[in-house]
Amino acid sequence: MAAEKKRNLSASLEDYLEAIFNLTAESKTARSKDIAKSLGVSRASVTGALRLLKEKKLANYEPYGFVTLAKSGRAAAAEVVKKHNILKTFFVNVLGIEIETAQKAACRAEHALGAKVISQLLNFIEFTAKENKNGYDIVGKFWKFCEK
Amino acid sequence: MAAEKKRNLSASLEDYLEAIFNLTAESKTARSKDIAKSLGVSRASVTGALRLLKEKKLANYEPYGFVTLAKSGRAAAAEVVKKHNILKTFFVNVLGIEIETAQKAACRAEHALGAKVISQLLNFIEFTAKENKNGYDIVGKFWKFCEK
DNA sequence: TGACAAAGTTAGTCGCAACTAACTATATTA
DNA sequence: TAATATAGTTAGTTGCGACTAACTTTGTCA
Repeated sequence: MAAEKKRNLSASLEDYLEAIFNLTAESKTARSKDIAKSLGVSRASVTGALRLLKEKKLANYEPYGFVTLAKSGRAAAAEVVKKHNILKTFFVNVLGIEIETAQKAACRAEHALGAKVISQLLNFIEFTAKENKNGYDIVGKFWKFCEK
Repeated sequence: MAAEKKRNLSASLEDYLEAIFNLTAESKTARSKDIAKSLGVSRASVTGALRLLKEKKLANYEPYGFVTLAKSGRAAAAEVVKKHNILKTFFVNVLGIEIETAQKAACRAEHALGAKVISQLLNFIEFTAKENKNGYDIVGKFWKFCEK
């Protein structure tokens, strides 16, 4: 294999990457204070995490300076965000879980589930859509089934 | 509400409860050494965990003595085992994940997912079985869909 | 029954990820 | 431009959950 890409990122650091990714997408600059707020964590904790992310070459960061994601950090963050979205979509659109509950569950599970499970979940979502187009509404039937 | 039942057990302690539960079911006695082996952890770590479980009244334990689960510990363990089994079944029987991969994923996700998501997964498993009985093989169609 | 192996515990260490309190740098504005 | 508010950092602490090394208890068998 040319480049070994197995990162061993803690759930916590994945959360920081995800937060930076989302804040950057929203407002172009991820300020430390906003990261703290979005994760419900102290400013000091953010500083510590940023130093770690810099060490691991995942984020570009200088004290009192900008925070941006490095290339590998962006890739890792995108991976987490993708997992999050697939999980949330599956929970809401297939299982019929309430949005807030699904959001929280996705946040926790995104660190626990590997690529294979996630890709099968995505396949399943697409499968139900296709079946629906073909006139077989799996999700609708399932929800009806649950009412009993 | 008569009795508040929200336990805040760490993922780690849930793992210990689960291991004790399973070992007890298999061999009637859960020895410290076996707990260590089944979790891939040192004997010293097990001792520490057992002291915590005792403190929380989840396990009956005296140094150099037997380990059994207390009533509340047994309930908590059964909960975790149930989550584990539902997840594994869903991964294998619906998503078509390999058993070993599913096993590991279930181990990690069981601590992350709440009761609502788990119960909907169980419903979904039952739903596919019922549909299959009615002549509509959702899982078979899904697996075929994945081959493309 | 006494020696030895196996099981279990204790003590001490480490890394992670959070916290608070106090300090420093930056930005705003009067 | 100097005062002040805001943002960010540093230092030090805590709790958890793992580890190793060394010790104690228990059980076995010659």
